[in-house]
Amino acid sequence: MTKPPTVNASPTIRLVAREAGVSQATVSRAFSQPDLLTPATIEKVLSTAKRLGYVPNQVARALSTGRAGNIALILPDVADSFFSSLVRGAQAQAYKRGYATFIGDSDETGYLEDVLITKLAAQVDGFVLASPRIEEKLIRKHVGRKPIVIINRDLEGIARVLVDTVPAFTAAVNLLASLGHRTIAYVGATSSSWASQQRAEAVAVAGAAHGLRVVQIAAGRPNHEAGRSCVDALLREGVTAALTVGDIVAQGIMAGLSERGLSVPHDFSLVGCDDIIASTTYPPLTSVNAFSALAGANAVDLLLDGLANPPSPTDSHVITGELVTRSTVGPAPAKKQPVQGKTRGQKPRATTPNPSRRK
Amino acid sequence: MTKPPTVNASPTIRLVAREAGVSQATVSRAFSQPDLLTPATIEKVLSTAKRLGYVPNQVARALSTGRAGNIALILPDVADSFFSSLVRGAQAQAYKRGYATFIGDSDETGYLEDVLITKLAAQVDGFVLASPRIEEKLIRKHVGRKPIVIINRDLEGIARVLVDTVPAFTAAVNLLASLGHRTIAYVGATSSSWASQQRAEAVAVAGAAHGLRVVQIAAGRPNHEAGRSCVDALLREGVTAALTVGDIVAQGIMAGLSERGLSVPHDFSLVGCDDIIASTTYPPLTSVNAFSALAGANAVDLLLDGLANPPSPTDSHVITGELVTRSTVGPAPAKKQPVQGKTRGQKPRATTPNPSRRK
DNA sequence: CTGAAAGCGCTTACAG
DNA sequence: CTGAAAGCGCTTACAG
Repeated sequence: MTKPPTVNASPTIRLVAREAGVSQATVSRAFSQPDLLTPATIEKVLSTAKRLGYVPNQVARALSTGRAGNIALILPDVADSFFSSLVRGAQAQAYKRGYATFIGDSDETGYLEDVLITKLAAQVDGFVLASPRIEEKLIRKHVGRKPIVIINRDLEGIARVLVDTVPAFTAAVNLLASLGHRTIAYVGATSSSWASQQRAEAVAVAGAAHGLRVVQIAAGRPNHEAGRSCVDALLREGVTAALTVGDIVAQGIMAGLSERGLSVPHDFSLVGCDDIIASTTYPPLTSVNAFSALAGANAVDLLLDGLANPPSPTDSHVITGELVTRSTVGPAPAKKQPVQGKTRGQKPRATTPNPSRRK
Repeated sequence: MTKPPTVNASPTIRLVAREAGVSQATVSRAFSQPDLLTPATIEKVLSTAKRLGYVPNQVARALSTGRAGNIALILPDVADSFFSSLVRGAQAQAYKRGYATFIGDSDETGYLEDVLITKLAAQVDGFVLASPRIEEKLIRKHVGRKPIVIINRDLEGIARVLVDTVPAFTAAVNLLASLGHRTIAYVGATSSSWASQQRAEAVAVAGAAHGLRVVQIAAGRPNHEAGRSCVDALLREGVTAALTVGDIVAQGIMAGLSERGLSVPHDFSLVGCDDIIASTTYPPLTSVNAFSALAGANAVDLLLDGLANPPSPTDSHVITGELVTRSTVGPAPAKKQPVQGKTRGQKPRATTPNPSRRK
């Protein structure tokens, strides 16, 4: 009821109607359903609207139609390049299709995801949830209220885009085996990450097929420090090649290796994933391209297509990751690293479970 | 008038009122001005609201109060780590203060900034514009309509947070001079970047004070490839140390140097800026911390403080960047690089003006 | 402390 | 093709 605190109140539909000598309905139609109007009328309305600087109030429109014209994108960490690239792809696509995008960074916590979804629900027509950590039950509750497309989590009956990195990780393991590596590791993130689990599994299966020993390491929040601090464990286990959940972890491992006077790929081979920073590391990292920007754009398309033609889809859209060869994979080193006879699959204690990255 | 396309319509205030046996006004007050109500009434309303899963409809609230409860953050490129980190800081702070955040990636174009601002205006209480490229006149037009805080652009009379990197760049040049470097370069971005211009100026002034020759290179969009492709120009000019607008450019220079068999800091010294990826490069990059997350959070605070206590501020809030020493600065190389006698300040033609980074 | 009612700026069946 | 009017779900002066 009070005037909005806007410095300069925007003109409303009423003013335009009065100035143009038509009804509010006509002004409204000139913007939303011009085909119902005479060209002359449209012209008259639009020109006076332009003169007055009138722009339809999206909030009023949303309340009236139940269509917000907005979507929200919830993700674990915008500062992670996989997600920032995904944001870019998603936001650009949403913009192209006339939608504005809310962003919610959950700081890797399922709880915040739930809160953000709840708070934004009334303002959006749907959600894209990238790598959601939230429990399945809660996701399904929200799916019952608003259209949702998830990325990189495989929940039956919910629309999702999945980046399938299994073939590429399998190819990477095959390559490593052919180069003589006998003990390899997968350095993953928290178990709540579907993508990380999928990759862990791919490495385990492909490794077994070649009779390799596969060490699984959980690095927690996937960042540089996590990679760096698992190097001791890797060496202790006699690992000569590692595949990681993301490039930044691989880069951290390179740093740790270098600190110990070991070089890549001479002493150790490395395969990352995401392929965003991979071409910028030194040496350039062999990595699995996970097409994050495309995944973001596809998720938005799926969501908006479902909005336009209900019912919303409930199937999965798969993008296949691709192994990109650069300079961090080489033959197994000739002289063996000291192996200390640990059994496979043990979680070495040198692992940093959840190193903080924030200032 | 038609039912919203929501799968499961949310309960409204009316239903809660009926169930709780109170008026709509009372339900409304229980959420927005509980101090006007009896504890017993509040309790009664809130419990039945909770039971029904009622959440106040932010859109209706916005239309009624003129307060959206949203802000928008417009920036040139979310995939640039400086900005993704800034987004993180800004979004977290907005969330803490009860605001939701729209994100708009302008793809480095002033035109899109203008479009995004115009479209979002009715849905937000204010804007944070990070490193806006849009022309000053247009910014001022928008400032007349909505509260705006800008980051890293110095426009008199508009609230802004400025990361002052002059002292740190000056310190870096002093350091380089003391280590015997005689020809240094500043590798910057487009001239529409205030931050880049500020740094260019700082290097020019500090360099002159030491009698150094300073080569200015415009690398266009600041990415890895931009850095890599200016290495020839750098070497041709006899440069032995470069300071860059951002870490990623410095990292690109390292890559280009390495391809030519040159090593950092032995053959060439490098100072980056932003300090986000700096600690992860190889070797770790000496860089100027630009406190991007803090800048984002401060801008949000300035904006929301101004909303709470008008009039909005019109002054500047300065954050001082800090030089962080790592491993990419060393003494000038003993044997000189071949210098080809170009005069200072020329823009070498090997520079890539605007290399594309997108797929 | 609580309620009835007007109004925020649109959209859209319903008439004409 | 165009208009009058109800309604979207809230908030908030105004009464009591």
